[in-house]
Amino acid sequence: MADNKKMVDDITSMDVDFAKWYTDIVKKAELCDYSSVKGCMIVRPYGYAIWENIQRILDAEFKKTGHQNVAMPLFIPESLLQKEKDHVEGFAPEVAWVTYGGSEELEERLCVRPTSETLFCDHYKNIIKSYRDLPKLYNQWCSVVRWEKTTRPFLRTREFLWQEGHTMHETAEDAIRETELILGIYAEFCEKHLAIPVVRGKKTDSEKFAGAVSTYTIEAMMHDGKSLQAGTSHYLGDHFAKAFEIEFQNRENKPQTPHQTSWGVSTRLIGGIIMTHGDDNGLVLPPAIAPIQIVVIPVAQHKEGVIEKAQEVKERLSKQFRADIDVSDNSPGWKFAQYEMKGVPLRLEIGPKDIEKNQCVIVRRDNREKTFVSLDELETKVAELLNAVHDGLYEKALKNRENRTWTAHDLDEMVQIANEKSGFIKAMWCGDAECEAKLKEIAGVTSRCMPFEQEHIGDTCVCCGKPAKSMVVWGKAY
RNA sequence: CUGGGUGUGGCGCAGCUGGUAGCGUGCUACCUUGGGGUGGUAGAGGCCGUGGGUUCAAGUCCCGCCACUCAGACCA
Repeated sequence: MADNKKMVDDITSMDVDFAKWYTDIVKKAELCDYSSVKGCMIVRPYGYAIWENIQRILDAEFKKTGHQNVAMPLFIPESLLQKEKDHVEGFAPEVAWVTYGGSEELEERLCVRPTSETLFCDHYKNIIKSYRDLPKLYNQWCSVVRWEKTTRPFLRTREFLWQEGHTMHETAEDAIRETELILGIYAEFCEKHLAIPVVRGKKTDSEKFAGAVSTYTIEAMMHDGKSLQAGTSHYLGDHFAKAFEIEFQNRENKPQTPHQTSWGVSTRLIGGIIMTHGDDNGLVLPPAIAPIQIVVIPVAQHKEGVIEKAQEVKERLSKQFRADIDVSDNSPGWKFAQYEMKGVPLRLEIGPKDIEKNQCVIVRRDNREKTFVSLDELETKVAELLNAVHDGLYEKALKNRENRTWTAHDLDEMVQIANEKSGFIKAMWCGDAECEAKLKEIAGVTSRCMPFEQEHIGDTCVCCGKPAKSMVVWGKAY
């Protein structure tokens, strides 16, 4: 029963053209629309509902670990942005500037926040006086602007929704612990709620955040083998604090500079969901964040009592799940295709024959498996099947990653794999940025991260042959 | 930013060598519809991305601009 025959032919097949497939999906599933400003997208109700589910789950995790939400300004005065040298250099090429207020030219131009470290620091300077004021665990849900050159819906947009956490701590150890705590929250979220397996690790110096001491990352592999940085957590040390002259009196009554972190995930996660789970029939949503978890489709709905029974089933389900029903005039087949396009994890079919037998048919989105379910055990079965869909998606994604993970021992092997395959390439590295640059140039790959779970592949750097310091996962990234 | 492609009803496209627009789909109404995009009838809807040029005449030829899109270089 679980054939993968393509039922809808107005989506470009993913094997034919993955990029086209992606844009077809986001538009056909009504996740977003293009706006009249390049790179700024309109997030439509269905897409926004996914984001709201992501927000709801993550926000609860943040609150549980002591974080508080705040709202910072949209604008950053140029002088403020320039306080931390590496930070400005990193972001200057992609900030948007406001130079006029009405018809008057501003004395100091304002940048539209690309990220808010500087704003938080400017504020922390005023409110952190004593070790008793620490830690400060702030987060905000907002949008930021980065003037990207090439844009793609959800993956790289000029304005995007995200959450940015900014925290201050007494010691480096505390701050590093925070950085790791958050990375753990992100990773668990991806795996337990989005069904996306991730590699946890640290960025190399050349890939880390502008102004950070170290950047921790979770890297996910998309269906086509490309890598997606799904979330980052930065340990900022005391660079910003020093630049902004933030000091507190410590327990010994001496002045001390606090240590800082920042971390974020964005609507890019939605892009990740699409490219990890989607197929040629459309979107496939992990149950935890699907706006509709189960859709009820009456069959032969003009027959007496069918719609009423279907409504009743939907009402029952709504008490426990995000359920919907489609009683429109479209044929059942049309509806099947429609909700597959939208990635709804489960579909419930109910017709006169079923009603007679006190049952219904439930079909999984991920493998089209049909199950006859007695209405007496509806809720239990639906819960089970939702879990099964989640597990199925995770397994499939993990398998894809395993099938596309390679190992390279020397430069020739590296170049060959990079040219012939797609995916992650594990290889040893000496720690030198020159080798990274060289690999980028001749193999077209960048270092994705140095995984926390290291493997010993060899003793020497894949590029220069000098003694290796760590294993790096390399790949092509979105 | 570099190179390629494309701009024509909401969406997808046709319109060959110039003579002021056509198809599919979607939409509206009515009927039809039992398990994978049901079929029918009627109807509404576009001055052809934008600015200029050639011409008696431009969607069609020429130049500029803009936007979108794909592939690279840069980034969540």
